[in-house]
Amino acid sequence: MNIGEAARASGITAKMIRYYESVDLIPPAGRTEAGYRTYGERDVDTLRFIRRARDFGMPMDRVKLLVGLWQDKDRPSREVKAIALSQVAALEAKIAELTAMKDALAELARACHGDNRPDCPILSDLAGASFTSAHPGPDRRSGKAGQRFAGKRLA
Amino acid sequence: MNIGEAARASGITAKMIRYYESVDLIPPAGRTEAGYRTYGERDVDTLRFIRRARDFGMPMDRVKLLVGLWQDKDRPSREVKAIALSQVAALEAKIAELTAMKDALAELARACHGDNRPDCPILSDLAGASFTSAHPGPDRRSGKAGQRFAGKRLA
DNA sequence: TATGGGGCTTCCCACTGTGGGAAGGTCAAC
DNA sequence: GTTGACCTTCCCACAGTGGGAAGCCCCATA
Repeated sequence: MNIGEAARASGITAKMIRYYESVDLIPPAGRTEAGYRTYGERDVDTLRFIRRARDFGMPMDRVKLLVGLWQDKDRPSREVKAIALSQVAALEAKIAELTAMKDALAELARACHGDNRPDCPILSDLAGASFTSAHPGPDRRSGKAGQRFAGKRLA
Repeated sequence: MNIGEAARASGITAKMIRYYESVDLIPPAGRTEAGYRTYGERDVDTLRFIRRARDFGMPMDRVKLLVGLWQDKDRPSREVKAIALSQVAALEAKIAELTAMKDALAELARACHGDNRPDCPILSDLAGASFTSAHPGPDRRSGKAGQRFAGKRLA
């Protein structure tokens, strides 16, 4: 299988497969005489595994860990579960953060009559003029703490 | 006020203030003879406004819109509310996506006994061997649809 | 056998925001 | 006049992903 077929079979673009190789998430693929990368069923399985893990919002380093455990037939399920649970915790933290934002903003929007008049509590709040609703925000003062998470834009 | 004072007063780093200026989110600051940027109260207000808007997870382009409306004394509150509501929708979409991930992963973790034995449904599921739980994932096939959102990593 | 089209290779650039740092100018206090 | 804190610009990095160019390769068809 060349990279295009592996891409179609795994659901990961060829571009990304090369990238994953470059960051050592997957081992270097075999090459034909002409330098084309070659893949087997096992490689495609690994790629699919990676795609699923990424679908759970896992960042690369967590995925890497998990791939390692997956390939180790003797790993204790304890370790796998720990990774999964820390990802669940990261997701919960992110959800809580977004929910706080959403609630605060929805409340402001609710208070805005939304007609042709110019006055609007949304702008007043953002300007800090009347700091009513206590929206905390993502606390940009706190340092490197917290769980990793591969946040995807809603582009 | 020079940029350092403005940074402390607004809660935005000097680095970011320069960046905001470079991407035309804020107009070029005045300069002293020596080339130092100078800021007044109004500028700091604008920076604070931007910080709050970013705290609501708004991407730069949405913030830019909002800053424009904020500075226009005659804007209809309808427009402001529309922006706020579309941000609420973006947040809700993101929350729904993360919640689906979290639930699916939590369910897998629940099913994993998490001891010293190697077998683990989390890995089986990720490998696609037994595709039981219908976790959809962020649907990477769908194109450019959806709302923008300034997703922040949990780094 | 020649030619064309599609696939492969590597390499660079873009994006979002943010931070780090180097090299050099400035300002104020001592 | 020196020191240290501040400012300036410029480049680099990060995570992932996409876009694209330049050049080689493989296969089918004329």
